[in-house]
Amino acid sequence: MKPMQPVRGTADLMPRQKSQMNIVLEKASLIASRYGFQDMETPIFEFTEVFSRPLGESSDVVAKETYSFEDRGGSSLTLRPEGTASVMRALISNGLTQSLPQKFFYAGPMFRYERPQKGRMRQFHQIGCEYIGSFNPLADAEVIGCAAQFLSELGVLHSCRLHLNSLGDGESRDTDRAALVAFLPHYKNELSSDSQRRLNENPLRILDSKADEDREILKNAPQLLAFLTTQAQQHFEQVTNALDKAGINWQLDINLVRGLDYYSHTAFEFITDELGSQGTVLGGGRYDGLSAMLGGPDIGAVGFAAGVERLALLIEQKQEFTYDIAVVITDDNAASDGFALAQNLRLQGLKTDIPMAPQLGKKLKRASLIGCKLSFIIGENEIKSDTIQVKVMTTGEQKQMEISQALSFAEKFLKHGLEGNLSE
RNA sequence: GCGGGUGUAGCUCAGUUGGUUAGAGCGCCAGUUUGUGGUAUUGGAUGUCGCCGGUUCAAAUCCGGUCACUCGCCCCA
Repeated sequence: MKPMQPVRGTADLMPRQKSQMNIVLEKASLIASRYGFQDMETPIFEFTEVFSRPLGESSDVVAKETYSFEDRGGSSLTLRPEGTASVMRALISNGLTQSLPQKFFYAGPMFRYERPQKGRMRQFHQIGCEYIGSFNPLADAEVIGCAAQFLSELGVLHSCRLHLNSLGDGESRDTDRAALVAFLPHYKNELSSDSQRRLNENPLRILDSKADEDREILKNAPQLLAFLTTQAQQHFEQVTNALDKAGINWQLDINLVRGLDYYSHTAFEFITDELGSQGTVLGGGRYDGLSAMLGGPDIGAVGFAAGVERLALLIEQKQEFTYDIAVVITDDNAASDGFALAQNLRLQGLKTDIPMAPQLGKKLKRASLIGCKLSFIIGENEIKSDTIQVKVMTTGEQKQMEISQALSFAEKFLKHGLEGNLSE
């Protein structure tokens, strides 16, 4: 074993980064609750079939990105590469198909074996909302609305564009695929090598190829929207009408398709151009087929997932950890009194530290280093007179006070900042 | 899985066409200040130059390999 370094694609979430992510997490949970999405959590691994069936054996996620292993009992298990399949499995396992609809919010780590890049890790974190048990287009709109408000309140919506497309229902998909399969082989030799491979595996995904030669050919290719059934068209229209009426901006992206097999109808992504090629910051869509693929009843569902690390990279706000008060103990004889004082302050709800250093000067230095606004200095002299020295760190002002007096001063000072007056 | 870039002190980075004891800023430690921090000033410590091998009288510098990070492709959050 050589390096004391984390496994490739994993990262320690040190306080600075973790606090940044907490902003995202807390905001997501808050906004989701306004839409009725209730917090829940599933295990981070499942039987492999939970993912391999619904996501599609040929999908990149299953084909080459999963962490799968056999446990000691011989079961094939997989670390979850995404949240939706697990949530649906949990709904079925818990017998909730009888009490629909259900609206869930979840957050937690996901695992994909990929080449790491900025905003792309092998262990990363997602938050997501799933609205399960409705075929109504308003459910799509509600999910998108929730996503938009979430991004907006994080302050990142302005730098994102909402891309929208309809994949249609099963019937639309079949006719479209047939048309595409009939069209593309004429150009087989001109397609990029990736797309030639996809021709057999998943022709729909050729649509969002970025290779120039493919784009040229696709200009004349049959388009998804043209093959939507009447019902699928109506569904899409009702979604977009609802978004328009609510003032949520979107743009049609006819090449937006989803890599996972269970998607149908609405597909959407919020894309930013501030993160290089990892621009998709939140994505989702309708997945009416998923429940049946897992052996459940025919249930309509729609949801989204967002990458916590990617969002954390976008938000500017930083929270520095600061203390309110340092209890500075000048000599060992005052140790227990100082400790009791600090403990009391913490019971009052004040963030308090006891600087540990060999000399008084070092203790005060430590106090200002970690951002204490006040120092309460206590030593033998103070104990004799039942007082402490209160020092305002920004100005250096200092005054001897009784402890109760010091407490009420601290309360006032921390609330009103510099208006607190020492000479009062 | 495929391509490009980078790896020098805790951090950000200099380091000439290969040349002797490898540098700066910030940070850290200590003194000026034995019951008073922040500012100032003086001094100090710190490196297997990512790792392994090769070329050479001589390698941080050139070559090969390897590991890590990073940017792109693929795909996605």
